[in-house]
Amino acid sequence: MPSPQLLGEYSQFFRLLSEPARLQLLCHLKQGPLDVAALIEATGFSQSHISRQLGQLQRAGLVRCEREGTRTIWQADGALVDDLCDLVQTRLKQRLQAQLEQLQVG
Amino acid sequence: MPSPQLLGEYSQFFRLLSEPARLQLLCHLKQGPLDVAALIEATGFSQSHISRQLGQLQRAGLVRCEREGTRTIWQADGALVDDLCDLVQTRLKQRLQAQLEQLQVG
DNA sequence: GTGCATAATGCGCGTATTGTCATACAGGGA
DNA sequence: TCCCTGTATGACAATACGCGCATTATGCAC
Repeated sequence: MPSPQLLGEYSQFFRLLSEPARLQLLCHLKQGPLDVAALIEATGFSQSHISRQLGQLQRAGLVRCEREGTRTIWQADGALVDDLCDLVQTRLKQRLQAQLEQLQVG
Repeated sequence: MPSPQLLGEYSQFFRLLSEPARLQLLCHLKQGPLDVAALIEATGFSQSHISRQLGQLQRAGLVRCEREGTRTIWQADGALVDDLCDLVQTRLKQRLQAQLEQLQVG
């Protein structure tokens, strides 16, 4: 059994990934560094919303930024999210496969 | 870029794990099958709370149950959560390590 | 200094979620 | 049958969070 603190850390981490907007931002940044304007263009979210979500991701160390004049260039930091998503995708596939087989048997 | 639907699936999955109570239940069930009374004993949560959280985990296929008379025996279904937590733990360690080094350098 | 761009933050509203109380439901024994 | 135990669910208050609008801070050019 992990300690309560560790469980808390895990849950905070997973909560960050529980928001489609944040996942989407992460996926775009995975392709390469972008500034906020480009993220607005890519996602359609408001400027303030994007800024806040990036702030949360930054505090967790999932993205980092670098100022270039008035612009802020953001980029993903590490491949963890990809690994997590791969695991979940594998799981979803298994689950659907199982449901499919059950339908064919029943 | 994953499709919006896939992002939605991912985020739903991560949201399940973003609640310490649910993670805790999963960790207890990892040790072996338990009934609700045992989970109340182990966690101190209310009966209705536990029942709801288990329901959510069940719909996602993370736990399954089996009735034995009036009791319901629950057990974890698959090792996915362990893998996810391992990844996050590795990440947390790296992050703390990096912060530590930065303190020593600065 | 002013003015213009970009990004971050205060505030508020609406929605979603947690957690509890009370109730309903299912199964076994007298 | 009625009662008792164990579990699931409806209703509700409290809270957390997403999201946008308006404002403020920051940096560059003049």
